Amino acid sequence: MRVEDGAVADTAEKALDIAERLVQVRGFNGVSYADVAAELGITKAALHYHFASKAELGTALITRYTTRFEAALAEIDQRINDAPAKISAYAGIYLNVVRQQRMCLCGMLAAEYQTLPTSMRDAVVRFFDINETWLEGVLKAGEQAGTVRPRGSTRDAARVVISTLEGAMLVARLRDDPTRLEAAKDQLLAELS
Amino acid sequence: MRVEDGAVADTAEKALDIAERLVQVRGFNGVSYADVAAELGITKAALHYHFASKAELGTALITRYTTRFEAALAEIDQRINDAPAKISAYAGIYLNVVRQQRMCLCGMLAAEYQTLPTSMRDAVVRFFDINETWLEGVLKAGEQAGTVRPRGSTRDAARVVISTLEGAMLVARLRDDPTRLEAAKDQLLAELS
DNA sequence: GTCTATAACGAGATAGAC
DNA sequence: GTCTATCTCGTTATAGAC
Repeated sequence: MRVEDGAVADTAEKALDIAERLVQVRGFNGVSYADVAAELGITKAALHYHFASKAELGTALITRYTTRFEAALAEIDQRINDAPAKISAYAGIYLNVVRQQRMCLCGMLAAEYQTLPTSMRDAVVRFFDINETWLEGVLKAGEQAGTVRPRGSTRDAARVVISTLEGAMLVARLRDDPTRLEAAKDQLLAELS
Repeated sequence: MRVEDGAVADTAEKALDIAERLVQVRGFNGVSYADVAAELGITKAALHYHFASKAELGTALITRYTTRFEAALAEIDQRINDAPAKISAYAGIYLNVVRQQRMCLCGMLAAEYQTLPTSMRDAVVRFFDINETWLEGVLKAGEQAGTVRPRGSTRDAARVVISTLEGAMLVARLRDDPTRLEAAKDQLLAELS
């Protein structure tokens, strides 16, 4: 973790970058080893060297995605104090994803959940747990500070925030219309105040 | 359309029933001709007689689903006058789907949108158009009657209703927890009043 | 309308050379 | 770490008999 790792992304990391984007666009069942290998410029066999099975590749995809998401949440925490502004920044993450014409990786995998290997299922659930817990904390703190007034329990409110944003991405992508996510965000914020 | 069609579902109709359920659970890319044929007790070749291509099967799936949805909306319209009660009944449709541990057919296909043939894409968009238009009409009428007070435009509010319910299904299915959809419904109703 | 048989292809995965 | 070659299986789809 010093200076010397000068953005020389190794093959495995590059493969994850490509696979991540492809899965966010087409879904896990819509992406093959051949797709990733071709774009990376290596053979399927070489890709199997880095990820022995598709389940392994998929699990690595989710854990990396979750780690990055956690980092983004930590960054929000240390940069912003106001609960509504935190929620707004949180929605901004989703907005950036949909602007790239992608779906949330774990939202996509949630749709395909019943076809996923167990290791991937667990990792997907964990992603949503982390989001839910973080949002609930933000809402609780905001409630105490008086900057936010959730209608029901903070837990339910946190869940509805996630649901609304994930659903908005799903529908926004159909017509490549990010404004639908913005409308969802505005309504969430209005309703929490 | 008389009395004589005594629920003798023909093979094509039975195939659609099976395929519909399988796609709602596994996704379109997670279902094969073999899956449907096996459950129906015929061969893949016989299924191809009824639906020449998978795209044809998929399109038939969506149009039938949409027709049934329209009928459900019409039934709500003739049974209920109150706008909030209509929205509640609308959410009830989604609740029934998630109780069967299924995803909305078109919500599922929205996730897989980029891998679908054009005919299916158009049919999926049409489904959401119909829902959006109906909801917007309900909200407008409710606004005039004073039974509903949407924050922004009725169009945006209608879109957020759909997004929230679709997203809640997506997440609720992960843990087979329909209460998440109930929380979403309650919050939507609270926020519109 | 359903069958057997098969074509044609793509999938995930492995063996072994370099 | 990447390659060629191959395996095995599942996929959509078609031909032609019954």
